[in-house]
Amino acid sequence: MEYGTSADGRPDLYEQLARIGKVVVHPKRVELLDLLCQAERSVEALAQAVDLKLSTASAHLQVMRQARLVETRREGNRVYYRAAGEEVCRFVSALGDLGRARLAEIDQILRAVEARSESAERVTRDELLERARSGEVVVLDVRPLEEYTAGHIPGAISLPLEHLEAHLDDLDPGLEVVAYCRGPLCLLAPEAVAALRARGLRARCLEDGLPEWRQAGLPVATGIEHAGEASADGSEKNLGPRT
Amino acid sequence: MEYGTSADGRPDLYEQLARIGKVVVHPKRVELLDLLCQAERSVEALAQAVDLKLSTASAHLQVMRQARLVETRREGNRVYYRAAGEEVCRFVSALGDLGRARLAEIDQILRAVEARSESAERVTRDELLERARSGEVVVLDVRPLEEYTAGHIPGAISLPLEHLEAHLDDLDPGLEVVAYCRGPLCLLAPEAVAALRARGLRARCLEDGLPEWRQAGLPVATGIEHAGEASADGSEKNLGPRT
DNA sequence: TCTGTTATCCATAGATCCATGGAATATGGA
DNA sequence: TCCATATTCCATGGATCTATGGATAACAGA
Repeated sequence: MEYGTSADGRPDLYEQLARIGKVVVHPKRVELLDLLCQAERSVEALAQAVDLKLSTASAHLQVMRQARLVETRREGNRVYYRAAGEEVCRFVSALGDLGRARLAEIDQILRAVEARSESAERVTRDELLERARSGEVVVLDVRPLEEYTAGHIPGAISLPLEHLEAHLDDLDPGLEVVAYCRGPLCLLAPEAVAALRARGLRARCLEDGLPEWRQAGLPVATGIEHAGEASADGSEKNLGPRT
Repeated sequence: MEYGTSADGRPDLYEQLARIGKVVVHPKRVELLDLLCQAERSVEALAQAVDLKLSTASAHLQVMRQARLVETRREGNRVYYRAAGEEVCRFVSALGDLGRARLAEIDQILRAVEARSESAERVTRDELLERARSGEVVVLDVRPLEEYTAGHIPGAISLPLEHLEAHLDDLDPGLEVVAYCRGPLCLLAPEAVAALRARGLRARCLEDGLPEWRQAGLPVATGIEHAGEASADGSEKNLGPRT
């Protein structure tokens, strides 16, 4: 059946909204959109990140582009995709909120990881701003470096979860760690906190991720500021708060 | 291909979110969800409202139920569906916002109707509260009566768009009319304002609809308070502000 | 218990979606 | 110009979705 246009040939409102729905009906497309709300990426990087064949990922991206939820930028012979505006990120957040509120399955997944961090209270944004100012805490961005580069909490240190183990000794045991990631549905920060606490460090998660921080109108820094990863050559060991 | 579970048999987060996406991939389901954010309805009423065969509508409602976005209540031998909580309405709002922001086609549709009301500025919620208090305006709920009954702005008069023509003379020409409907994507209030202005009355739309009013935490009245429709027997002609 | 009403379930045929490999296109560098 | 890289386009087979009419189930009232 064809719903594209109403009797008078005018496109139907709900038909248009369903174009957006089409994007989020496929789990891989939801995952791609979530990634793109963090940082722009090339097609190849995206395909690898969500474990899809290149041509398949490209096809999904075309669907997203037709719904105008993503835009592209060409650099040399590669194409970078990005979320088409802040509204897209807000929509993804709303989808996540709805999922958490209504789908017990999602709550289960989150609870399982949360349990390993010994159900530590999360840190609110206000509390973080307060305590970071007075230098009591280290703020850790545990997302992949490219997402940190695209935007992070000012003063935060990049230490992707996959490199956390290797840099445990660089952290000052005297300071509490506050880790954050992509948002309420992202498992990176809870995993990091669980690992840190297992080593006896004081660590907690931020209440949610960078998108919410940005949406709250708080300042966001770009580029590389403090990369824990970079200390591989021993040149940067000071993972304390910025001075 | 099967994405339902990850390697360890755990259900995947994005697979779960896609269950919600599945609801809004079909235009009729979006329309049904939008209706259910206004008021609960029986299956038959829903099928009629969105112009679907009963069995088809029922099938769509099952999909929505499986995603747990709607809940049911049985009364006699009919089943009433309703949106499963405020989060659902917020999600529908977010979908609409995204559509308006990104899809030019939607903007076109809205602009076409808006143009007929001579692009009158919309009334903000704050302004309405201010002016309704001092009795300067009549607030008109132009949605179907059942939606008014399920929840409306306190003091508003129910005058469904389809009955507007028949009750034009009941309106006090000395007062400005503020009409509202389901929200930014609903055409009822703009249509009503266009009709009123064509008769020389002063009329404007509220900036958005009842769901946003409710989400803003403002008071909502239920039941029948002032029904313009009821004046068919001439018993209620006073469509002025409540005393 | 019987009947009429309302809603769900079911089988089916037609449409649409998806993953995939390989061809076609665009760009940069030799 | 020729080649290598990154991406898009395309044809295809298999899976999933949709609308529909009729059967079944739940319920109210006589």
